[in-house]
Amino acid sequence: MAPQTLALNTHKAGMEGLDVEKINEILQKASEGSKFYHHKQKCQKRLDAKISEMLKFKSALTEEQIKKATLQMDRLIEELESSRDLTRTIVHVDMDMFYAAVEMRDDPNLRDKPMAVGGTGMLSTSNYAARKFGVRAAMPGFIGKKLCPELVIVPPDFTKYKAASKTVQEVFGEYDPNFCMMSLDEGYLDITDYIHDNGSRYSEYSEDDVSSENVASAIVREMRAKIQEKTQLTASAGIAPNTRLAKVCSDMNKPNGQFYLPPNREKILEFVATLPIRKVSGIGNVMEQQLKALEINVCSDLMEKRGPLRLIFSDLNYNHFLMIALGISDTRLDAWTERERKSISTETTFRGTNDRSFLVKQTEDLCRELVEDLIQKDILGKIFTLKIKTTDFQIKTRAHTFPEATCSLDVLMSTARRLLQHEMDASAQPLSLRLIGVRMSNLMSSAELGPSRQVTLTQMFSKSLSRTSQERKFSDSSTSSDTTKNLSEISGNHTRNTTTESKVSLSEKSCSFDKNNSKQRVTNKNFIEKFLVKSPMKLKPPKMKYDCPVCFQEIEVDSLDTINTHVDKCLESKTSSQVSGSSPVNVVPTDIEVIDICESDIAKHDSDEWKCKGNAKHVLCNNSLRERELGKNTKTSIDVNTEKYHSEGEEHVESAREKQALLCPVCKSESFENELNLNCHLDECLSLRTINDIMQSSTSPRMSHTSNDAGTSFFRTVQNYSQVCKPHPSDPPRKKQKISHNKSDT
DNA sequence: GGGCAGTTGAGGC
DNA sequence: TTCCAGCCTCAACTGCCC
Ligand SMILES: Cc1cn([C@H]2C[C@H](O)[C@@H](COP(=O)(O)OP(=O)(O)OP(=O)(O)O)O2)c(=O)[nH]c1=O
Ligand SMILES: [Mg+2]
Repeated sequence: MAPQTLALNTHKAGMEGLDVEKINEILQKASEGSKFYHHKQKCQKRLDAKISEMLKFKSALTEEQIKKATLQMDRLIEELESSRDLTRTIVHVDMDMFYAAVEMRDDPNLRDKPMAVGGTGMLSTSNYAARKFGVRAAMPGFIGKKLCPELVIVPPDFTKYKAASKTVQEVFGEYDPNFCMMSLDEGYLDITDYIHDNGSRYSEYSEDDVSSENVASAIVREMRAKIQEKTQLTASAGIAPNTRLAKVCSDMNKPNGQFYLPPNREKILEFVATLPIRKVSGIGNVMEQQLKALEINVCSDLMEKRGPLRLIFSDLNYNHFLMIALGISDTRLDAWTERERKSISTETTFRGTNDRSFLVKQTEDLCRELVEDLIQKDILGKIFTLKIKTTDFQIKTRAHTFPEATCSLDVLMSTARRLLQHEMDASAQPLSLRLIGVRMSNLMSSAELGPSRQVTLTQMFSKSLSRTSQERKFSDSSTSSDTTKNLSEISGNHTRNTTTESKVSLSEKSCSFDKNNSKQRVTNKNFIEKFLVKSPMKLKPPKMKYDCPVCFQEIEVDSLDTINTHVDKCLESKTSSQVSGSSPVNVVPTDIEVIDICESDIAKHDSDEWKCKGNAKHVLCNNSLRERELGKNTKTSIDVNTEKYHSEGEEHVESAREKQALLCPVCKSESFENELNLNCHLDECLSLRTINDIMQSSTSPRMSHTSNDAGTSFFRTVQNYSQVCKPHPSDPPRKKQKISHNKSDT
């Protein structure tokens, strides 16, 4: 196998001057023959193939092509140079061996010993004594032990790390209120303004380059000293005119050191000239190998080989390469400071197994955790993704997009079950997994969803249709199913983290928790209730978008008739389409597929129930979190509270609907005083076969089967790209690169 | 052709 | 004796629909 596959990464701090040969031998021996090793081998082979394709492509390039591409790159360079900004002083601070340092601080016994934080499965980090043996982050504990038998492995304690991080952030805030944390242990600061306002305190000299260095360095030294004083932890820092350089610089004198790179073009180019490409954040193992194959080892090589690079890589990539070679990157942190979370997930690894019930249980537990997180953070998601890792380390993801954002446990759970089931069924051999994960993305806060924009069909059927959303808001807030009432009114003034989350959105609509978690029978009464009565729509008069409860298509409606007509048509077409079996729905076994339709695709529409129970859950979640901190049993409190709030919620729903006249969406001719009557009527109005059919036809997950085989390399068309790549604001220090070769180009 | 849904892969801490 | 995480972001790509 290529030496890079499992070999020790020596680009990280604390890896200098150790016996790499011996360490690699141990690593090799520890891994050989394992499934992990085989997987890595496969990956390496694929990469090797990709690289050899790339080299073949490169050797076919003509002098002419390269010359032209080089000239085009030169024009880009001019543009980049003209935009070079050397006016800011950016600092990157990175705590030294963070988790390990916290543990060592709290347990003096650990101080002189090689130690690591993590488990036998995986180490998160190690102290410098352990690094001397080659023990490092992302290394399994048992291998760490092989490298260093006396290694002490400490389990992580995130509460401590968060607390330490908070203290560090307080110090940061003194120097730049708009500092930007990239993780618990590192952040960027722009101290330009601080220097301007307070610089004189640090130096009596005038403002030439040398004194600038003195001032900035003195400030950062002071900041690091403050951090150490307050946390007993050391930090390293880099000072440079932009973020990428600052980041590289913070690694230069690690641990407990700092490095200053002056805002001077020549000095920067000098610095970059000998900088190994792997030191640059965003260049990882794969890109390093690709670039090395092109004889690019240090950043200045990127400049030298800019012609071929332009022809081989995507425009995003070669733009990025140029910026690295020139030592140019972001000088403003504004865009980074406002970053919002894009996904939330939880996953777990276990001994590989194909035990279906075990896998299903794991999935369900993960969903519970995820929902708890969502509720605690007061967010809903639109896309649910199931992640699985087979016992041979192949990772697969299966996603489902909901018509509306949700955080309902029922919905997530049934979706997860369905996706998992589908994979199990699709697998030739019994699906054997070692990891399952669940993720929600396309997030929005419950406030963003806007309570006034959610309305049930019940409400729609009533006269409220003609009211403006504002009127509805007012009037709704006077009912007991008040959707605008925020969480604190219901739960009391519970604490909420507002320091880092500027967006404070209290729960106006959340989800039902563990409601009818047991398998349930699907009756057409349920069906009507879930599909028709509680389906929400967006109120956007005069034309409104509305998700049809039958076909799930979004339809534009301007009157009740439009909807009824559409629903009629849908139901008719469903009835006439082929029907599989004729078993009455209410005796359909409690099969996952059946639950799916009614839960995952419809239950999310239970907006009224959500509001009430959602708030309740939110309350109990916060309670449970508090209890957890106090070391109490959380499960009990959840159960007790759920019960209580649940019933309250039901009452709200009832009272809110009591007086509304209802119209049958199928025959249109009847009106009913309450939902029960309507449902009874609809039982007859719709045939069981129809319902069954509808459910059957909407259960299979939508999947795109992409044959995205990264092993087949293609080459990009030689095109003229002259635009400067605008760095994505939400993607600060790193920029992923990928060869994008389109065969058609050659 | 643009936009959306879905999948995979690279990368970082 | 066995044994390789869990959280996150972004880019590239395919297929489908409008
Ligand atoms: C690299 C890495 C870090 N972490 C955690 C543990 C680290 O203490 C923390 C910060 O990461 P790093 O800053 O990369 O590492 P470090 O602080 O432990 O050591 P250094 O002195 O080189 O900065 O993030 C992981 O959980 N997994 C990883 O793969
Ligand atoms: Mg660190």
